[in-house]
Formats: sequence, structure tokens, C-alpha cells
Amino acid sequence: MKAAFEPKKIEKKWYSFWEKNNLFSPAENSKKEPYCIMIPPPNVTGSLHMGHGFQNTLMDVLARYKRLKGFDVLWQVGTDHAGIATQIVVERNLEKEGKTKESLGRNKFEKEIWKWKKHSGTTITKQLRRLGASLDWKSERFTMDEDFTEAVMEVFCTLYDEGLIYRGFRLANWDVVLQTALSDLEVISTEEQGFIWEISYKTDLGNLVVATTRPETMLGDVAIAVNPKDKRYKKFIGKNAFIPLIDREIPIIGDTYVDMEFGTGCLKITPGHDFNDFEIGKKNNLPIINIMNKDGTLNSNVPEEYKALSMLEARRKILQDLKKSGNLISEKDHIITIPKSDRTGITLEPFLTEQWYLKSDAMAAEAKRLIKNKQIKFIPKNWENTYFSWMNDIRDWCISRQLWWGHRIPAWYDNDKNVYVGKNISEVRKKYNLSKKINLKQDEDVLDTWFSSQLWTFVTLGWPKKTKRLRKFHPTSVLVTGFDIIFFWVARMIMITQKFIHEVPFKEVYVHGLVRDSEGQKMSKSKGNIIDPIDIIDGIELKELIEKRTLGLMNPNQKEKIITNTKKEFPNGINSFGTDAMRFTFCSLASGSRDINFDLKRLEGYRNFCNKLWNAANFIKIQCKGYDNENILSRNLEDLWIYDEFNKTAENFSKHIDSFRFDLATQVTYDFFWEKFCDWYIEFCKIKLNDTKVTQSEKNKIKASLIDMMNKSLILFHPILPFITEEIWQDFKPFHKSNLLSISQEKFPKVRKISKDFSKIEALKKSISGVRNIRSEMLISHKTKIDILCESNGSLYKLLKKNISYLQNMAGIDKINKINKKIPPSAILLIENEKIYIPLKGLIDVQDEKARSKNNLVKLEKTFQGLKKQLENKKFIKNAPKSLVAERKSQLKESKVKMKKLNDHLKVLELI
RNA sequence: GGGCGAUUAACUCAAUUGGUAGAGUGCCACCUUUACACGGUGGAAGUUACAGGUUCAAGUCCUGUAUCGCCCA
Repeated sequence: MKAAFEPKKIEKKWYSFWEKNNLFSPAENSKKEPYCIMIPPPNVTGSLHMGHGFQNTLMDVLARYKRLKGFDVLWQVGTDHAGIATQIVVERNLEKEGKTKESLGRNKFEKEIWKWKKHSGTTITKQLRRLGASLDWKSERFTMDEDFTEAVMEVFCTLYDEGLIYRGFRLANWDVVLQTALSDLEVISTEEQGFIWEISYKTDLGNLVVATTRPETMLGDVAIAVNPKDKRYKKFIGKNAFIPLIDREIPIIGDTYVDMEFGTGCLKITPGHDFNDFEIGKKNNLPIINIMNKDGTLNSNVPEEYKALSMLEARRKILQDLKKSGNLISEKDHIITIPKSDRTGITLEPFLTEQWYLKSDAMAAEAKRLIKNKQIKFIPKNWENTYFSWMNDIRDWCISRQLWWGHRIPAWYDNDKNVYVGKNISEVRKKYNLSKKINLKQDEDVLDTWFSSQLWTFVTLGWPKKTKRLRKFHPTSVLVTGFDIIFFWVARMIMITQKFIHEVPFKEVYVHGLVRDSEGQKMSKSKGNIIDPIDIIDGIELKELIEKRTLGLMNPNQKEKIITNTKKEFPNGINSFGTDAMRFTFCSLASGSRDINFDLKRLEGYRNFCNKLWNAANFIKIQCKGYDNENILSRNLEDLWIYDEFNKTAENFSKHIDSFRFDLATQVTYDFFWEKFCDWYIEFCKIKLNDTKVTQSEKNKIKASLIDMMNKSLILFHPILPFITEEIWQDFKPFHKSNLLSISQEKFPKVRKISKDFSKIEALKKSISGVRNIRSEMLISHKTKIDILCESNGSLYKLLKKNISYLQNMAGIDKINKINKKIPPSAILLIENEKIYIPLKGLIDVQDEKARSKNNLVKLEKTFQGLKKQLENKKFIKNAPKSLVAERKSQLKESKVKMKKLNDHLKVLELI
């Protein structure tokens, strides 16, 4: 073993060892209780980021912990085809080669994507292995696997046959760059400074002034609406108006939807290009005029001079023309909400198309009930509100996408455009009794990615086949996911799973926070603040990091800024910290808050913890060299104490993991191992093992205890720190003599009751710390050994005398003497109800000791007064819990005694 | 406009059913003592955003204000 822990040397070897020995697959016929987590399948758009690192660490901690606790664990792995996102990535790659998907054609393009999928999928699965993720690789799935596709078809056809999936001709959110419809969830509303224009329309009764934020849609106007209660305009209802510039005649209608206060109170109605107008148009039987092509340019429904202009160009020209014609009355600043595409960032257009929809209200009602009945629990609970607010206002889901990557919609059309839905063309012919003479053409479109991923929990287990796995592991135990996909994925899984297999997909949903950069910014490619977890594990040079962050930017203008920021944040690149340290850090940040600002400084601290663990093991190894473990444990004060501490730690660890408080779990781990085991226990043991007066058999017992405690600690920490614990555990095989293959197969350490009294340990520790404190404050060199005095009849004297070697080694004490009649001038230390005297004689300046004691007296006085005041309060005595009152009383008594002793002490000092 | 969350030490975060604020990093002093300088010992550091209220007791509960963030319309 080397002095400093070098994670690079051990990590890779153990992962392949685990995998080779198939340690992470559930046992086929095990009678153990099942525990199952489904990985939220990462998109095959490239590689995993910190958020994935975080999420998968938490899942792995759960999986490994549950294995130790004796569960049959399945952690299902797989990836998602991620329709739009992946298609964009591949298209951009093709662009670099001067190719487009159109130039390749659909078949070749699909082949290109499959090539990419293989590349990205491999990257991702490699990354997962580096994270130490104990996934069941044997059952890895992809959302476009053949059998997954079959399941998707099955679900689609069933829903169609039940009338829940239907085709609708209506406005959809249209991305003119991708030229596809998007669902409501993919729309990002942004507020921008815009304008509101007033335009006058000629009517038979004079001019009407209409207010609009989108004058270009005027060319698709079909009516003007006013509120029938509006006295100003009542007389216009039923008359006609003329659209400026094109002079088309349109009716003026009354509709209470119109807000009399907003703008001029006159609304132009453009059902082809506005969601609200579409509804008004439907209600009033108005025609719909579509003025846009799929690519966002104006079509032949507009006059020649506007044709082929983009919406924005059209707006400019129309405003110019309106100004010329005198129809533009005013232009005012106005904050407008603009729908932007989540994918391309461009302004979305409401566009009239025929799309496939999934009717959602009935399923949503069912899904709400499951949460209300507590069949599914959200953790933290307040995410239920988010879930309900969406479910309460659910709209039908637009599931078709005009893309080439995804599950092709299983619908066929004959020459008369009749639609037939079935799993495949032969089934369609059979189902609808269509002869081969009838020409059938499959729908060009594909399904929204989430349509397939909503089936994830049960299709990965084999559905629609009734497999053993499905029976055993469904409903799954817990879903670990980010709050950003509660609607996209969590809610939809709940709905569809209930619908198809009448079960909840999971019993608990642990919603974790989003990993952000150190400034709280969301990590994204365009911001260039992404950190690859592998770069934390292995480290990365600044130059390479910059290259990585600036490669393939959508907007090259961002490059300079990214370079500057990266240089500022990581002037020396990133050090190698190893997987375990990163995992520990992730866990320490998983507190239930929604933002996680990843700070390298925390990471450093936990890297140091790994080093501490490594070196403690190293120490034990050195001490126990050649020792054949006799397994008889030492039962001294400090041994009983450390076992008790360990018990508490293991208990708390379980409690915290069971309640998803990974941060508290790391806290108790860190605290136990560093502050209890290393700082005290090992130090105690070290002294005895070096003590020639201690017998060999006693030393052997100490060694056995050290080994036992270390081994138990390793197992306890294994879920969080899988690599380092495996390495040490394997290295310790000659000591613990386990015949298991790997630490991951161990059992969670059993708590051993400690019945003997070991409470004296506190007085011992306090004595050591107290002397150290005085030495430090009085600037007594560590080389100077000192003598101390104790009252001869006190129990403290006996305790210290018995453990004198500890005081000698840990507090630089030479002798412990009984007090003679006369106490020499001393500094004093109050240990519970007794005193330790440190004679001054040339060591300590009287004035210094006076100052120190006075200072302590002031502190004591303060607590004393506080306690006194509280205990004098009758209401406190009456209302506070009795245990608290008793505690305060004893605290008061204690501080009283201490104050008296200090005062006496000061009096003595005064006489010198 | 509606909803949710945040504001605690210089920084990143904790604080169980209300019971007198803790870590990691950083800082100060001393120490290269044979597990570990990625270390040891000791220490300093907080009017818990602000203003009220409830309570014997408030970081924690209630009301309001400010700032920031997210979601939905």
C-alpha cells in the first residue's frame, strides 16, 4: 500500500471484476425480497453530465445498500432514443460533412443515426461503469429495441382501438426549423419587450381600431370581435369590416371573450395563427385561413408582394405599408409572451396541421387518485403539488412528430386517405379485411419520445409477455429522478402503467435537485459550463477542458465567453479526484434542496476523507502484519466505546438512506470514521500496540478489534465508496478471512449490544483534550512533558492513572500525582465534578492563567445566567418537557460548581 | 397574474416532532511525532435577509416586506 490513495490505480480493475463475476444481476430463483430501480434512461445524444453522475450515484448507493441488507436487487439499465434531440445532433454532424438528411434520404439517414446511437450508447455505458454503477448489464435495453418497438405498437393500437388516440386537425406548436409539431411541454414561454400596434379597419359605420401584437397575421383575419357589452362597439356587431391593404371583407362579431379593457377593446380574429382565436373561430363558425408554409414563410393565401416572406419580414413590410396607407394609428411598448422551442430556441408558430393526440383526462383522474391514496409517495412531498397542478389542467397530448428518428406511427392510408391502425401492415389488412389490391401507405410521422419512455418500467421487464421478472419486480421500488421531468415522464408513466397493467410503476419517487455550476447556473452546452463527471474522476488539463466545452457549439459567438469563464473557474484545469470522492460529494449534497451548486472545494474535503480511510487501513495493515486473526476482541473502555459509536453510526446510516437523506448518511460516516475511529480509537490502539508493558495476547485482541471495526466500517461505507472499500476489503482478506468474492456480497453489519458501562471514556477524552487545550493556549512546547495533580480519593485519579500511557502520549504528560496537603500554584481543568491541576512552576505565567480563567469564568457566567433566567420562569417549568427541565437544572448545577471552583482558583492565583 | 422554493460563518451546504446553530473548504497559531501535510493539535468566525406576531422557548410556526430562482398561465 502506498502512502497516498491513488484512485486511478484501483477503480477500473474492480468494475471489470464485478461485471465479470456477474455480481449485479438479480438471482433468478432467489427467495429474497425484490428491490428494483429503473434507471431513467439517458438520451443517446452524446455523453453523461454531472446531473447523471449525481442521479446514478444515488441510485447506486440505494442498490448496493439494499444488496447488503439482503434484498434481491435489480437495477435496470438502458438508454432512450430521444427523438428530436438525437436527430438534431446527427443532423448537425452531417452538416459538417456538407450533407443534409434530405440529401441522404430517410433510410440512409436512419442508418446514420443508428451508427451514432452505437457510438453514444457505448460512451454512456462506459461512463456508467466508471461511476461504479452496479447495473444489471445483462438486461440492458434501448427504447428502439425490436421488442420495445413491438410493445409501443401494442400500446398505440390498443389506445387507438379504445378511442383514446385520435387524429385531430387543429393548431399545434410548430417549430419552423425542425418543421415538426411539438407538445405543450416543449414550449418555453419567454417574456420580451415588444409592441402593441393599433390598426384601423374600415367599416360601414366608420373606422374600427384594433389592437394587436402580431400585425402580420392580419392577412389571415376572418373577423373582428368586440364584447357585446361594450357600448362603444355594440352597433358594429353584424356589420362588416375591411382588412387594410388587402381590402378583404370580414364580419364583426360579438364575443364575451373580448376584454373591454385591453387595447382598444377590438380584437382581430385569426384562427389559423392564434390559439385563442382558433377557439373563438370554432365557437362562431368562422373559416380558418392558413397563411404560412411549413418553413415559416407566407404561402399563396396572401397577396403576391408578401408571398415567401418570413413572418418577421412580413411584419416589417406590413407595418410600412400600413403607415403609408394611414391605417397604422399607433405603436406602443408592450411586454409580450413569446413561445419558444425548447429544442431550437426559435419562436414557435401556432400552425394548422393534422396530428395524433392522446386523450388524457380519464387517465389523469386515475393517476391523481394513486397519489391521493398514497400508492405512490413523492419525496420530498411538496412535489405532489406540482404533479397535481399539471394533472388538474391536463390537455390532450400531441404525440406525433414530423421526424425521421423514432417509432413510426402504425397507421396506414389508402388512396382515399382512409386511415387503418394496426401493429404492422399485414395485421392491418387482416384487421380491416383489406385486399392486397388496395394500396396502403404508412404514416410518415413518428411518435414523441416520451410515448415510448412512459412504458419503461414494465416493458423493460418483458411486457407484453407475462415474464417472471415482471411479476417479481413490478411495481418497482423507487424512481430516482429530477423535478424537470415530472410532467414529461413521471406523470405519464403513472398514467400509462396504471392503464395497461393496473399497477403503479413505482412505490416511491425520490425527486432530487438539479446540479448547477458553482454560480448556480444550469449546466448546458450553450453556456459552456458543463462538467463531465469523468473529468472529475480522472482530472483534465485546462486546454483540453476548453476544447471540450467549445466543440460543436450551436452559436460560435459564445466561444470567447466560454473560454474566459472556464479559465477563470479552473485556472489549473481539474485535479483527479477519483470516483469514490465524487460519489461521496454527490451524496453529501443530496439534502432535498432543489438546487445543487457543485463546489470543487467540497470535493477536495471528501477526497481527503478517502485518503484518510486508505491510510487508516494502511496503519492497521502495518500493525497486523503476520498476525493470524484470533478473533478475540479487546473489551477495554475505548473498545466498548468505539463499538457503541459504530452501532449508532450504522443505525443512523440506515435511517438516513431509508429516508433518502444521503447527505446525513455521509455526515455520520465522515464523523464516525475521522473523528471517532481515527482521532481517538486508532490513537489509543497505537499507544498500546507500541507499549512494551502490554502483553502479546492483549495486543492480539486489540488487533482483532481494529480489524473487525475496520471491516465493519468498510461494509458500511461500501454503498457510497464502492471502489476503495473493495480494494481494502480484498487486501484485508488474510485478516477478515471472508470466503466471499467481493465486499458487495457482504451483509450489512449487525449491531452488537454493548451492556458494560463505558461512560468513563468521556472523562478520559475530556482530560486529554483539556490538557491539550491548556498547553496550546499557554504555548507550552509539545516537547515539554508536564506533571499533573489530581485529588487522591477521586475516581478521576484512578481513571487517569489506569490510562496513564494515553495521557503521556496524547497530552504530553509525564506523571500523574496525588495532591499533597498543599496545592502548588496551578492552572486548573474542570472535568465533570473534579479538577486536574497543572502546576505552573516555570511553565505557565500566572497572569496568563488568570486571564484564561477569567475568560472561562465570563463564559460560564453567561451560560449560568441564561439557565437561571429560564429556570426562574414558572411557565417554563410548567410547560417544558420534564426531561428538558431536568437537563437544564443539572446544567445549572454543573455551571454553579464550575464557577465556584474557578473563583476559588482565581483567589489562589491572586495570592501569588 | 397563480403556484413553489430559497435567503444561516468568507465560500458551498446541514440543523429530527419548536428546546439555545453544525460540517467541508478557507482563515489564525503551533507542529514535518515512524498510517496519513490529501496530516496532527488548538483556535477565531454567525443580530440565522428584514419587520412584526404566536409561544415558557422561534433558524424552525404565522403575517408582511425585500432580493433571487423555478414552474404554470
